[in-house]
This record gives sequence, C-alpha cells and structure tokens, in this order.
Amino acid sequence: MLSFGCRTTHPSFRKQQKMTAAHTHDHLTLDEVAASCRERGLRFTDIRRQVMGILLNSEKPLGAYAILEQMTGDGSPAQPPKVYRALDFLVGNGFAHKIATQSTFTACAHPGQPHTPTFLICKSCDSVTEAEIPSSPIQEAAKATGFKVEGAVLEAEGICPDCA
Amino acid sequence: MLSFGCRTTHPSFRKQQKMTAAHTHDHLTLDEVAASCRERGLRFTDIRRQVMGILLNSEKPLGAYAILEQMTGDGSPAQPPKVYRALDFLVGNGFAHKIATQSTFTACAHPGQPHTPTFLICKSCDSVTEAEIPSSPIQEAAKATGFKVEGAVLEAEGICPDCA
DNA sequence: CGGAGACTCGTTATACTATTGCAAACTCAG
DNA sequence: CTGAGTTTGCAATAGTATAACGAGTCTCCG
Ligand SMILES: [Zn+2]
Ligand SMILES: [Zn+2]
Ligand SMILES: [Zn+2]
Ligand SMILES: [Zn+2]
Repeated sequence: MLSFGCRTTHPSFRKQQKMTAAHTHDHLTLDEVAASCRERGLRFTDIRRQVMGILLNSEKPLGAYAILEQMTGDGSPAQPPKVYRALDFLVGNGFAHKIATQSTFTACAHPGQPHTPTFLICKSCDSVTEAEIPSSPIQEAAKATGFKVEGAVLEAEGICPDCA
Repeated sequence: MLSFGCRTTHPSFRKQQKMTAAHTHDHLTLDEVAASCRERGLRFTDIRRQVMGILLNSEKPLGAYAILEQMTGDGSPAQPPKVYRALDFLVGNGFAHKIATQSTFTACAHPGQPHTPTFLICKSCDSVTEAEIPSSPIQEAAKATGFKVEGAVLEAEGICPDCA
C-alpha cells in the first residue's frame, strides 16, 4: 500500500487530513523546509518561502501564473521571473516538483532523499497523487541500451479510486 | 537488447541507417501510414501527410513551430492551428508522440498497437530514443493505490551510450 | 439527386508558459 | 571594508498552444 506518506489532492484524503496541525506528514511545513535549507547552506529567502507556502497551501498543483496571482505584498503586480526563479530553486533542491504534462508545480510529498516521483493524475477530478516507485522501471529499460539515466519524469493519467 | 526496432536520433545509429530505402524499420514510411489510415477509416489529408513527412524526415524531435517553418507550399506563412491540428491527429492515432518535457513531437518508432513509449533523452547530444517497456511498472504502483492507469508519460534524461 | 451531420480547413486573434538581459541590492567570507 | 557571488527588480521578449467562427468537403442515407 502506497498511500501512507503520499501527498495527494484527493478530496476524501484531504478531508481526513484537513487542517490538523499534527498531521501524518502528507507534506512538509515551511519550518521544515527552512531547517533543511539551514542545514544545507541554502538561502530560504522571503520570495522562496512565499512560493513554497503557496504550494503547500494548495490542494492541487499550480501553474506559475496562478502562483504569481497569489504573490500579494507590494501591491504592484509581481513579475514572472520572480516566481520562476523561486520555482527553480525549490525544484532544484527537491522541495517541489514540476508536472511536465500540465506545466504545473507541486510541493514534494516525500522529502528527504532525492527521488523520482510518479504522479497519478485523475482525469475526472484533477487530483494528483505523488507515489513512489522504489526502483525505476526506466532504469532497466535504459540499462539494456547502455543509456545512463540521471533523471526521469513519470506521469500517469487515469481514474483515481474515488472516481472509479 | 532493445536497440532493434528503436527509432533513435543517435548520430551513429543514423549513420548505419542512412538513406537506405529498405532499412530495418527504424520507423514508418508515409505509404505505411496512409495504408494504416485507409484500413482504419481515417482521413490522411495533405496537411497531415505533410506534417508526418516532416517528422519522419527529422533526425530529432521537432517543436510545433519548427514544423510550421517547414510547411512550405502556398507562400503565405502557415498558421499554428494548422500544425497543431495535424499533430493532434497523428498523436491521437498513434503515428507520432509528444515529448512532454521538451514540448516536441516525433514519429512513432513502434507503430502497430497502442503503447506507452519511454523516451531516453541525451543531455549531451540531444538524441532521443524511443524504447519500449513491455508491462509498465507504473501499472503496479498504481494498482496498489487503486488508481486506474489509462495512459502514461515516461521520459528519462541522461547520457546515451555514444556520449558516455 | 439532395439534404443532414460530421469532419476538415483557413483565418484572426488571443491565452498561456517561460526566458533574456541588465543594473541594483544584498550576503558573506577574508 | 572589500570583492566575489548570489539574489532581486524590472522591462521586454520568446516560445507554446488554443478559442472562435465561418466556409468548404466528405459520407451516408432517403
Ligand atoms: Zn517528491
Ligand atoms: Zn478522481
Ligand atoms: Zn511509439
Ligand atoms: Zn548523446
């Protein structure tokens, strides 16, 4: 069973987790990200914190411009490079992922080690669940051809348990 | 060994296959696509044929606007919907694939049955190889969560054998 | 034949996603 | 303090994809 530890946007799942301060670690908190940055000598600036907060707060993955709209603050409309630079940092350091088929971003559900997430995207309710596949199948296929895999994108579209 | 039957943009591979009329089926021909459309009651129109031809002719995956540039003909510059509609048809019917991480398109290397291709993308030389994974392990991971997979995107970035 | 319905196409405009370039401000080690 | 490296503000631009609508075309059936 992979559901433990998965961050998901599922309505039913979110209901269970709803607004509990001490939840079952379906994702990080801002303080945990900050601590991780401190340990690793990374600068968790205001902008980055703000973008991370927006991602953590969102039930579903967000597009860069959707994040931009939530970047309140100075009144003047924020500029795209602002959010893209923050996203580069968060994705590059494993705090968030980009979902390539949607051009959206979401907070990582399995922080800690670097990993290759698998996203299960429901056509019906648009929920997205980050699952974890221990040893990538791609690795095997690639090995047969001599290709050296350094990173992979795995995204599946289908129907989630609740919609079925 | 997966190399047989794989369409690849590899320089060394292309060299072997170069310009031979009777090659080892590293990909389709336009006539084969036309025949397949006839069998299936699909309309292989001029525009679709033209786009398919451009994809088959290209060593590497192409962006929609790169295809557009090659759409010679009437003199007037072709419009985006023209190529996107043709690509929708080709991808929807399994004659081509979209590579999500690059927003590019490429002719299918394993035509016949519908399948879930795996793309191996070399960082160094930009070659792209379409590999085939028999039964997707994504399926297994998803089954554990009750998710019903209908389609998947598998793309790996790394170093190809020739660049290693 | 002739009309209905489905599909295809031309065209214009627009929406959405992402990057470049440069200068100013900040951070931190030496 | 000083200089190198990083982050930010800002303006412009590049790149990817779709909406909308009308006109044309094909196919099937009466
Ligand atoms: Zn993750
Ligand atoms: Zn669902
Ligand atoms: Zn294929
Ligand atoms: Zn290579």
